Amino acid sequence: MKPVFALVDCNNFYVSCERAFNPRLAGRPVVVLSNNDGCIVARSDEAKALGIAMGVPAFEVADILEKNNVHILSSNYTLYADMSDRVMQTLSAFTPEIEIYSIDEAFLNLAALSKNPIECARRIKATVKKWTAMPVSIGIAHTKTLSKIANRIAKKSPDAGGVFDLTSAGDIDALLGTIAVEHIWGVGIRTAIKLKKAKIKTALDLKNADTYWIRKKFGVVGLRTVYELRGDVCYCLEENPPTKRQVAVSRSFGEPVDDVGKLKEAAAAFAVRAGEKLRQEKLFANLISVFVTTSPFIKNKYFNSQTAAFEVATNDTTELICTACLCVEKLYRKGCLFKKCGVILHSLVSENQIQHNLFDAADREKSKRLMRTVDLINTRFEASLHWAAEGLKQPWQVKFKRRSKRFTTDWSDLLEVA
DNA sequence: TCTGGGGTCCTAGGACCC
DNA sequence: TCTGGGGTCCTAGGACCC
Repeated sequence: MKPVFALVDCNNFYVSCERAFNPRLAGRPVVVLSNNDGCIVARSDEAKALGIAMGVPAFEVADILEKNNVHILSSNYTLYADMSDRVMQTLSAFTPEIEIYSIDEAFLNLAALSKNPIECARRIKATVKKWTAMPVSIGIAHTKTLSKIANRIAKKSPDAGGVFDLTSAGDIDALLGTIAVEHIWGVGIRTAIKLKKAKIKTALDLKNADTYWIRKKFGVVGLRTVYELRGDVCYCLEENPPTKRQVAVSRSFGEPVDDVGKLKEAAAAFAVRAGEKLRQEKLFANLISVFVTTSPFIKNKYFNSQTAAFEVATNDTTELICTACLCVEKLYRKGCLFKKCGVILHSLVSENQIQHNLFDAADREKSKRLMRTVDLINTRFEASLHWAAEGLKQPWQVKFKRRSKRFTTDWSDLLEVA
């Protein structure tokens, strides 16, 4: 049976999360900002209509925001993650054939669920709205790439009502002719420029392109996109997420850092968080990379990274901190104003894949018990245990000046209705 | 003045082996 | 003096995604 992919995509996800708990935001232009209130990462339809682009620095559009009385919010990831869980759980109630693709998107296979996918999708859309207050759009097609396009049509076309089915659409080619190449899933800015130079401007052009030429110029990835546009499945539904290949924690600083001690504290704090993620996934790292960078927008920018190997793969926070700090010592450069730092753990393995060392001096059992206890306390009492290496005063901490409350994950932030 | 974060996959090229 | 060919593994960098 041919798969029938339904791509469910939350509309303006971060903004919709905020609106779910603040009805006064309905109908108003709203934007959500990235860390340190730097860039615009989500916009309501009203904000999009003002010409505010995705990803632009907030200061560049400051006057538009001001003039139009746009409601500006810092991002509130705790709230968004919890809302995402609720949406995904609702979708899972319809079918086990679901792939959670990102915080605000999921692919479903409707083939076995219903003979009438569009009616089914409308039911899903209504249920998600009712149970979670989240507006979604749904695109249906026989490949993932086409379902992305169907979703785009569902969002843009006023008479679609938020649901569009390409499998029952009459003239698919006519529709593909209206989609610019840069709006195809898998075609980024660089590929789009190259394609346009070759007079390939729409999804229809790409569908009919010469596969030999595509393979040569854009590799197998480009080729897959062409086949998917033709309706041949290259990307299946991935119901079980593959194990992570890397874990990264990086932040731009709220204030620039010029002191090696402070830089180490930041790296230590990121190593702590990376260790938590690693243990959540029950993984161990063979390698750690640390990078530091000044602002990329200044004249004498400086970027550097260091990679170190562990003797035995580890997820022990103490060990991660020590190695991260050694890396920072090698990376630090006097006189630089550092703006960002990050810790990346890679070459990850599960416990039974660890290559042990005959002369290993570490007490791995003790470390395991300690980490388990720390994690337990921090889950139970919300991050109450810290490592001294993280420092007490953290001037580099990310700043969120306009953050909404943790409505769904903190008792003291519970919404009150008067 | 102010510019996010966390991932994946693919490819080319070097090191190394027989 | 003249110095092959085929394979694997690893890594860095590019491109893309949300």
